[in-house]
Amino acid sequence: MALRYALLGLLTKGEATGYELNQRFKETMIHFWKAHHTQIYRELGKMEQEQLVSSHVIHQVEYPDKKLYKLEKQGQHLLLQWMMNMNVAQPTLKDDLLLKASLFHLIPKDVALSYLQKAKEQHLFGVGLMNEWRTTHFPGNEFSSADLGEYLTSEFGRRYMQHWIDWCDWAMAIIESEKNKESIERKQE
Amino acid sequence: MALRYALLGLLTKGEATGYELNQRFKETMIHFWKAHHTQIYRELGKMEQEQLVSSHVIHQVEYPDKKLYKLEKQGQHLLLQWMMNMNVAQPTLKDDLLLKASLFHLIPKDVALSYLQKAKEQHLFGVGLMNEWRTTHFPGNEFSSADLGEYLTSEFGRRYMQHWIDWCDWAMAIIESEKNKESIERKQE
DNA sequence: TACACATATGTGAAAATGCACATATTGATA
DNA sequence: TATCAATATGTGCATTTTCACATATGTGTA
Repeated sequence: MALRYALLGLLTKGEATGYELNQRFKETMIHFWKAHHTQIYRELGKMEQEQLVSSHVIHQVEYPDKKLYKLEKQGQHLLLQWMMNMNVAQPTLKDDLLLKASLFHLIPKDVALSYLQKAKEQHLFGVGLMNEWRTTHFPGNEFSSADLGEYLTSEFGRRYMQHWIDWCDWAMAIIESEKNKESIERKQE
Repeated sequence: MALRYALLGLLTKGEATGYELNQRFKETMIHFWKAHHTQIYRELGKMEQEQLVSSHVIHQVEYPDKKLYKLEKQGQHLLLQWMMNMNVAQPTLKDDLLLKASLFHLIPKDVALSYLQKAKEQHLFGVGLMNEWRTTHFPGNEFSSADLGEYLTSEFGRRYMQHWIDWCDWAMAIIESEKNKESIERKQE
């Protein structure tokens, strides 16, 4: 249900095609929302029927035609109503790696460690990308008033990844120390 | 698809009813997985058909009968296979509050601040609960080897909530300073 | 006395989501 | 020379997830 608010929200920054909206999703909303491109196209179609957005086709010679979507008054109204309604839906999260981590007692410690190492590297890479992104988009931590939200949530993403990295380090240290305990016990036998 | 691994994983700790599994979900997996109780019952039914788990009914006089589920060899095998397969699915996340936060430029700053204040309070409360839970389950940070996973992921949850609190503080400070800038601008006009 | 809550397990239907596939062209890489 | 990625928009189907509802009883609360 809230996917439409995400799309309407992106459209407040200007007209865009489904393809561009998908890209912006991946760029700026990846830390709190995921949507498959087929879902985005479908939702845009529905919203056009409900007259929340409108579109017109732009013919392209070298590439396929594209459909530029524009936020309509009704959509703007609906979005603002949602923003001003203080009800906040419960977040939903499914994290495969954390699920596996919760079951690390079932597998060899070295396998657990390699899961964590890999996760740490991915998040290290992510932090790097994010820092780059932020220095190009908000040089000197300056942002225009229309970018307030993006500024806040991109910092959330950066911190979230850093939190992951720190936790991976902590968890790997715990597992290493458990490994040591085991080898001491073996020696004493 | 991975819901079944979560359930199989919980069942490695002993037999349980669907009701209990739902409770354990809320207690220990809330920070990385959510499942509606109807989904849990349905998945258990499917897994029983596939002989991954088995059940027997326990008659109760004062309460409705309950069905105790037990992990079967095939289920154990499937779970371990999944644990040892290093493929990790992309996490999915939908966070209403962060979506709203990304659109804070659309609403008055005081409304934005009250969203953040509320979120901060909720996470403060959550950290408190988590600290209690951890001191009862892992007094002196001691844990049995079968609880390694739970020990690691509950710490993830604790840190995650702390990360939220810190971010809320940071974001509120940013918005306050933007408010001040505005009022200075108004005075200069 | 009425209502909510905990206990306990589900069904039917709708909505949301993901997967495989389809189309068409250019430019880059192996 | 062949394959892959980027551009651009979708359909059909299956799976996943949620929502409203149904059942039944004891206990605590307003």
